[in-house]
Amino acid sequence: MNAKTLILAILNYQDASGYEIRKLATDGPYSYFVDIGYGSIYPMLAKLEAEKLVTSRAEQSQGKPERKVYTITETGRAEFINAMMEPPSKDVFKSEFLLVAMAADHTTPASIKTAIEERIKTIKAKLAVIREQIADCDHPGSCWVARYGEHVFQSSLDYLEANKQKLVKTAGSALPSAAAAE
Amino acid sequence: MNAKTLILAILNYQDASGYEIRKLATDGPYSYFVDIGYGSIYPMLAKLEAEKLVTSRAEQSQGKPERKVYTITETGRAEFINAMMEPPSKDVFKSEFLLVAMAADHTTPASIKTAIEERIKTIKAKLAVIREQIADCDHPGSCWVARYGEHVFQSSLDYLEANKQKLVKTAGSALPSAAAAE
DNA sequence: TTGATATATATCGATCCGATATATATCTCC
DNA sequence: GGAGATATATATCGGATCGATATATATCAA
Repeated sequence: MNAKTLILAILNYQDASGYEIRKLATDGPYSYFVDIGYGSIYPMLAKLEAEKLVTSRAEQSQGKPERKVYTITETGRAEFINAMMEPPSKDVFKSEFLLVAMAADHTTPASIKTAIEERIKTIKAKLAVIREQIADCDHPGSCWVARYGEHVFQSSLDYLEANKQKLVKTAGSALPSAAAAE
Repeated sequence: MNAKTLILAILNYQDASGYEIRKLATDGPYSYFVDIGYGSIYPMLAKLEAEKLVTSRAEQSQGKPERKVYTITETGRAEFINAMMEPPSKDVFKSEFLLVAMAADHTTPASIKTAIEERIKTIKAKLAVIREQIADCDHPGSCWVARYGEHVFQSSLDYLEANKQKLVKTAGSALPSAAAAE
């Protein structure tokens, strides 16, 4: 996921400050298939402004620090549409949880149990957010994606709840202490 | 996903060269929740050897270039077990496909159709690999994880096949050409 | 013998992430 | 009133990481 494309995509639908972009990409409608930090956002916004794909204006609001609000230009919009036509790059999925699960024999049952429970909690929280998005969803693409997310996260949750015990039981068998106990 | 932890995890179960580690993490049993390139592997192996968490030996095989095979040390094994006890860092999922899907109104139906079909193809290929792994699976953690993968990818595939047409139909509505046609 | 493919090690530059610094304003609790 | 927590907001640094590329050997097929 390319920072440039993501920022252009967000700005294509609404004006936003760097802070807002971060929030949209971390908690908002983009949050479950995108991730981006300030360390990518602010430098990229500066670069995009230099390339005239976006413009910025300062905006004072009472009670809050001054915001720098970015707007996409026509050139930026064309660039965004161009990027959407390209075949998307392959998905990235990285899960340290699954590595830990795979190596359950090298952990303690308690540690695995906690890891699974934490994961269940995280997925439930994500599902709640997604369902809110589905409830007040107008834009067809966003609805389609949100429903996709709901479907997959629900299925993930189902597996975890159904197979939690199975993994906990096998945990710890390869630990030095387990070998010593034999 | 931290390169160090991943490499130690792989070497914990088998000796391997940098090239093999890359293959295991890209095509093998780790492939659907991990990703790592040579640019991370070789420098990290050198660092791990300097820290005495792994050792290496040169190995000639007929018909192939010389391999540098790495073995985990006792210190390395302890470090790995330590890492497994830590609560795993949060999953990373990034999908340019879902961004494109969300912005379907800014693409052509043909382009969206291709993107979905490509994705279906990719998922089917991944499912085939996972099912092979499940078929000859002995290690309990690997089986659990593989079945998890199968479950989630299957559910992902189901959604795509059931909702493909719906998205294709809405595509292109926000394009300049669509506006001009009104 | 040319080219394609697979094996294998290695590095460079660009990008990206996590942590941190700085600053202002609001809200709550004591 | 003040202390502390929380939210808003911009910004940057260093380290981690990725993608692309270079180099080299060997096999196989056209």
